Amino acid sequence: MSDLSIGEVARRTGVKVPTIRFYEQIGLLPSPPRTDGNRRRYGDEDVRRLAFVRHARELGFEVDDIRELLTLTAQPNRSCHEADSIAFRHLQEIERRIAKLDALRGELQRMVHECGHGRVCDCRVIQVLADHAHCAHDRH
Amino acid sequence: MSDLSIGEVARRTGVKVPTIRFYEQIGLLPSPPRTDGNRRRYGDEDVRRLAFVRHARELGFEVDDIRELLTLTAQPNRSCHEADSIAFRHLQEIERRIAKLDALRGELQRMVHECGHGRVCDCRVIQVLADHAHCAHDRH
DNA sequence: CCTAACTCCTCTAGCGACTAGAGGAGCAAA
DNA sequence: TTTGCTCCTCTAGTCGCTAGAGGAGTTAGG
Repeated sequence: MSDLSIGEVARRTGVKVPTIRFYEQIGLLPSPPRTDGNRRRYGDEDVRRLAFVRHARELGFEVDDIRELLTLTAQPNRSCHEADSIAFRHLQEIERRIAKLDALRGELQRMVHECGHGRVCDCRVIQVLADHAHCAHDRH
Repeated sequence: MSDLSIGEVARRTGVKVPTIRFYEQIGLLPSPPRTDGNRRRYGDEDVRRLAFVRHARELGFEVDDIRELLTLTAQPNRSCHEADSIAFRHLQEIERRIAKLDALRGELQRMVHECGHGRVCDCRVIQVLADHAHCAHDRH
């Protein structure tokens, strides 16, 4: 009920002003009431919702997931199975990304390490890029 | 010199046809000559260049980096210092991303693990998202 | 009351690296 | 000649914002 400007909400949540407007536009936040001068006025509930969104984004959830999680929080007596499975799916996705980046890191380390720092024509970095066969493993 | 269609090049390199056209548009590949019927005709050198681009993309290099690496390969007698530093910079970036994802994974694992699979109002997943204070560490 | 500085408003366009689709033309085999 | 494939160009969409134009409301000081 604290009647906050968009800038104040931004300060409290750490979400930038244009991002807040963007979230309203894509329906993550409700359109708040306006003042006579057409400025948005927010309340505490908006701040909580936005903090939820921000935190979920920080944890890497996609907007569609967040939308679903938000509708779930509005139905506190339902089973939390759906929330779990969203989070679990996301965890698996993160693990896939980590695995992929780990493989890349190995390849890059080898590349950089083996470089004799001579001329381009002898450069291991360039060689590996030019010929997939130099690669330790296939990402098919 | 083998006079290949764009589809054949796509098959040989594993890069999709629209992507090849896109790479031409952004200047990663030269505009090839055309047949009377206005179709692109590629040679072996194009295939090698495209394979280089593809491999670099697979390793996560950005297009701007690839552009630079390609100009370096055209000057084989220069020092490969620049190629090294591009690769090293990229390696560091990958390591940053891995570190961040590792932190996320920890948070998500905790979240999913601690969930009692009851009702939404008791759901650990929702609680953690709603209140940053439940989080193990701050991403400031 | 006037002005400067600040915040806010809407709207459009850009980022990166593609991908999808419309609408049409060339080409090869039956 | 018809079928079916490949190719052409062009535009717009993806995701989650971010930047900027151009204008209006608000506030503090003189």
